[in-house]
Amino acid sequence: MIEFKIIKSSKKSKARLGILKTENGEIKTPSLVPVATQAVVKTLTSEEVLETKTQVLICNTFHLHLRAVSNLHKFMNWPKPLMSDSGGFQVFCLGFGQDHNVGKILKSKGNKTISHGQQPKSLKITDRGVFFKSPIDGRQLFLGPKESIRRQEALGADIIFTFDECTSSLADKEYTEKSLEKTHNWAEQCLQLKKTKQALYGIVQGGKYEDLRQKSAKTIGSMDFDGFGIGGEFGDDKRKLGKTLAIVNNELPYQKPRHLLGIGYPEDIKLIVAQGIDTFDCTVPTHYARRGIAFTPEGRLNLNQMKYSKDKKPIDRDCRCSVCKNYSRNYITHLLRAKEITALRLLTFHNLYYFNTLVEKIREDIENDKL
RNA sequence: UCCGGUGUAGCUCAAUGGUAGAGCAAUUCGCUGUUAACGAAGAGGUUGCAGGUUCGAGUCCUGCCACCGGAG
Repeated sequence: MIEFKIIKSSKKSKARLGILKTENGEIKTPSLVPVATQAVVKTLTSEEVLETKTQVLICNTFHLHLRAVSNLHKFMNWPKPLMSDSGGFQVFCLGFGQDHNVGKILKSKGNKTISHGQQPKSLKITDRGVFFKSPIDGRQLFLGPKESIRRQEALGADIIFTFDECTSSLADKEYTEKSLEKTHNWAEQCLQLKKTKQALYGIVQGGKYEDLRQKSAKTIGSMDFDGFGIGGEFGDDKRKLGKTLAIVNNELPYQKPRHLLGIGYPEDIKLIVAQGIDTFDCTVPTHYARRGIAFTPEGRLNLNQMKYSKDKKPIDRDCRCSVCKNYSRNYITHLLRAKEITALRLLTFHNLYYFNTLVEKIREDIENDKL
């Protein structure tokens, strides 16, 4: 059960300022949703995550399915709102994504394409669902709309998602179109199957094809979901992302919350908010932290680099997080070079705080008619 | 002083007398609903020094130097 209130709609853009109420508290939107795939923000405790201004986390049904986890809030000691992703992204990243060694956003041109009828090497996609091979023990494991919803009900997140197929950026139009029919069909089934009061978001797909995006948004948008996820790839440049979101959001019911799945870098956030996105999850702050990258107003700092080993400044002079207050760049560089895991903890903490502060400023910008 | 051993990339070590390699480190790059404290690439050499044997020497021979161990 959620309630979404739009407090203010921008006159300068399609941005909205809102409050998303759940049984576990409110989310001021727009909001970042940090990723806690395995019921943990990697390297941090839930108490530490609370200190990063994080309002809500997203866990993953596929990974937690493997571990037979349930009752997430209690399990991970997270008192605030939670989302759970359906496992649909794993259909891509453990399938064609792995086969072709590509992310969901295509960087290089001239690759092979995926056409209708093709199957990934290590999983099988059928009309009923997907056969996976467990990365833990190789055991075969099936996830379809029913299995995903049942698992997500057991996990008990406040907001859950329909089981979808996130298509590869290499998928051709026919493949994407057929996949979309399946995703729509699964969405309908998820809606029928859900028995709990959890909010269910339907996921819009369609890849880089604008007509398919519009069709998907119309279809999913007309179903009785509590909110909407927008998934898949959006082409390889930011203008395309903005345009796709414009097309999709134009079709979705205005009053319901919209979640953009798996975007973005700091430079993406203003753009997606200006297109009317209310929440968005992204691994970037936490993932890059574990690669030694700190985000700052000047851009990304690669603290692995020797040049920071004598730099006594904090990561970001203007950041008020406890890492920037107490530690210097050269300390973190030292920890990274010494392979001390605390480096990853400090960077994860800072990056989350930094991203959340960035989004907080964006909310203020909407409030003050600057965005 | 004598005897023995070892000297090859920054480090640890490979290389039947036939184009000197690997791992780690260092450097640079990549990462957008996390199989990810990951992955990729380039760079790095007068093989301790000086001679000799040989078509050809990291490898065999001689001398020297350095380090390690043992004896005194």
